[in-house]
Amino acid sequence: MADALFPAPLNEVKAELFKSLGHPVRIRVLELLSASPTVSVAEMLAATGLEASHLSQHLAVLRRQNLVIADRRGSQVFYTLAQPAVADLLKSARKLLVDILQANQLNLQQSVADATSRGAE
Amino acid sequence: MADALFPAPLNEVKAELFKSLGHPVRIRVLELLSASPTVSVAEMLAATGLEASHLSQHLAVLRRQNLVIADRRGSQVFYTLAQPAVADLLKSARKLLVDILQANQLNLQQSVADATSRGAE
DNA sequence: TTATGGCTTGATGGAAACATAAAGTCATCA
DNA sequence: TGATGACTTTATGTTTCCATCAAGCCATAA
Repeated sequence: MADALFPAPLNEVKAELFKSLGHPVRIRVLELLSASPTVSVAEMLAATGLEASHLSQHLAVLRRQNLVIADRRGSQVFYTLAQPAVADLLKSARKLLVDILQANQLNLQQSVADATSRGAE
Repeated sequence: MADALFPAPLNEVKAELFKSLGHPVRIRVLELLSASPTVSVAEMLAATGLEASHLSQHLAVLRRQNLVIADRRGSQVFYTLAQPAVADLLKSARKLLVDILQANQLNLQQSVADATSRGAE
């Protein structure tokens, strides 16, 4: 498709990728798919408690970005991650969040220590 | 259950992180900071050609998310990545994009091959 | 003190994303 | 065949994001 043949500047492609990950429902779906390789829409509905059309909208976003693959078997639809690297990216994000949280806690402790050592304000 | 491993609140935090990366200008800034540890606003303006206020808005987003740190020295402001893991995340995203592009090209080739082998339509 | 340079913040109209509901598709069952 | 179940797509009002411009710091120079 034209998307693949005429890619936008790399920064925009990358931004689009991140944008497509910028919603809690879509993160949840990708986490489910990271935990078990194939998940049906019915299972996702059960796991998330969402309304079908709502979930489906978000699945469409992930499909358009080629992050997941849909496979219809009979009347059910099964999803898988299009690439293992999707799970790696989520893992990378998780690590970053941990690092940020730790740094913030250290900063907080440091601020308290500083304030204490020169008399609280 | 996946619930225990990936609690819902964390998904929202993660989504916020990705959302903050979902803009070409912010990606560009983070890549500049990945390439050289400290970059002044003046240098970013030169590198991007943006209007000062526009860049500043995006820097504010990155600061709020604790992805970058601002350090004022005299009248200039210097930025650094708040965590090395930010650069790792970008690298991870780059790899994913490459994988996706390669998969799409393979699919395209396969489609062409299939069509050819049964007579083009 | 006023002025200037370097950035940030606030305000605003327009574009994109979101949640919900209605309608549509496709496969299976009666 | 018609009906039902499992999803997806379309349509909608609402919220959020974005680019632009005006105004507001803060530090240095005059």
